[in-house]
Amino acid sequence: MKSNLEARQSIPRMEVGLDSSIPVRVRFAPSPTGRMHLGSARTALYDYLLARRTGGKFILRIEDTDRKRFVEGAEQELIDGLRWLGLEYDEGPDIGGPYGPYRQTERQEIYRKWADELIERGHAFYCFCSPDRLERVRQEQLKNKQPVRYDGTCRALEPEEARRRVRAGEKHVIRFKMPYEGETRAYDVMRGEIIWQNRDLDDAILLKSDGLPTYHLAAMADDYEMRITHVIRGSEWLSTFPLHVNLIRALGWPEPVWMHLSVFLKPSGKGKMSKREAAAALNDGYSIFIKDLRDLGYIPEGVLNWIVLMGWGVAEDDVMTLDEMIQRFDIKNLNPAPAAINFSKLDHFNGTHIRRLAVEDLAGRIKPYFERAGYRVDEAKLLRIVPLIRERLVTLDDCLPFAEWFFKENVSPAPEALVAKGLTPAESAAVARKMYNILSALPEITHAAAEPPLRALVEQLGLSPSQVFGILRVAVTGQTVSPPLFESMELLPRHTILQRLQNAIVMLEQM
RNA sequence: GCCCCCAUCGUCUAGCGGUCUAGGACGGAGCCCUCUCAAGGCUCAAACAGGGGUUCGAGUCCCCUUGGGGGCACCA
Repeated sequence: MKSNLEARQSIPRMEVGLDSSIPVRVRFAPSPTGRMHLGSARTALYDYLLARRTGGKFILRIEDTDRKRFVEGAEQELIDGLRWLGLEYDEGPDIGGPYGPYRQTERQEIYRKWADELIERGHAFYCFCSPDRLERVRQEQLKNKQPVRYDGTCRALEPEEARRRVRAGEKHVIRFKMPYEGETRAYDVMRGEIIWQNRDLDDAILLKSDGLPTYHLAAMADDYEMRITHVIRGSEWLSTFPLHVNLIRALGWPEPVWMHLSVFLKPSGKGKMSKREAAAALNDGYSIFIKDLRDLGYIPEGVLNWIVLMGWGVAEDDVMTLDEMIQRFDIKNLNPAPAAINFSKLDHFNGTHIRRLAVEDLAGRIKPYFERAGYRVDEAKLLRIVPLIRERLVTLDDCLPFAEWFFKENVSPAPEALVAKGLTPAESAAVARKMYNILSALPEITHAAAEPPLRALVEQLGLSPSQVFGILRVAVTGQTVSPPLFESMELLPRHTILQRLQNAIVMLEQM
């Protein structure tokens, strides 16, 4: 038996057609059984990048052959997620294309045809074993510490007899006839050649008793029919990889270029992402689901930059737009090792991309937050607020705590917050009164007009700027944390500022 | 249990036999700036899992061990 080493050396590194002058056809093929999460988004992103980089086509195909696990609305969430991320596909169930339909349940004749073809060629067989019997065999094998595999009962049937039973209406499935001897070699661009001993492989079911295909048949047949050139999928498919290449070779189809992406691990790096872990993330204000991320105030630019780097390394300059990713993407740089999810890095990229947004753009994105909070938003004012809060936002919904007070009729500061550090309430009130006198003497409270005299006051009182301005900040904004004070006050009517300061003085005097 | 994949700072990674006293980013620590919070600038701590080979030379190639992950469905 040959070792992996010899085998690897005996096969030259395959030419995989990654030259950007060769347009690829890639597909993102999710099943509508759950929510769109980080893993699926990254796969779709890499598909998209490869397609755009090579001038090829990015296709969305819905793998809905599992009727039992079908989830209503899942397909829409998938589509919404792709659109939100900006991963526009060229062919898909809702937009059509030359190789449609793009939903597997609408392509059943195709699978039936190929399953028959496989039987015809002797690469598949009818199987009449009941789930019950299969389960008993499984238990027996487990008990005897034997590999768990189909025991070949129906594979031994005479083809004529099997055909007769099928015609008689007996319930059956179609299984792939995996070679008993020899080995199967397949090539993954990221991982190199992988070798399996055929005796370790199973006779997988290709067509279920309900007449629908399993993934193995459906995906391979569709990839062939849709002229897919590169298959990017999760590493959970590595174990059925030999089945897939054997199936393709049995039918004489051209083999696509394969790459199996690693899975995401939970933030600690210890163990895979689980339901429990997903719930924990949500508890911390994060999520592994694309739609949640959107609802949480993350922007596509940030999310994309974050996930593109989980499994793809760049030496420097890791802040990128989608277009820049297309320019720089190269599957040669993909990393096969599992990656731990790091949410603080998501925050970083999100904040960074928010800061890079043009004022009008950011204004348009945060406007709905104020409207949903019940405020009437003046466009011109919002445009002036944005530069003040832009570098403070990690997520879009941070705009509320920073700028909500701009839209409020009145603010209601906590009395204790009005008291400057190191001063008594009475002393603070006195300082506030002095500020009132200065500001009320100004015809207009602008940054330029207000700051010099107030600084002079700070100087004259022998206090620190933060003590004095702190009182003013809380009085005017109602909060201890706010955008820059003087710039902010410019956006408020003079009488509003004076009124709020007056209210603060009263509150301080009553303490 | 069986098959397969993976392995550089806490995390994401650069590295494709000598240029590595191992580079970047997030996070952390400190300093600067400063009206709060941020942003920004500077500095610091932090890694080649272990053991064998191959080679003049190994983070880089091979093997083993260990550790992590995936799969073993009429699910995808």
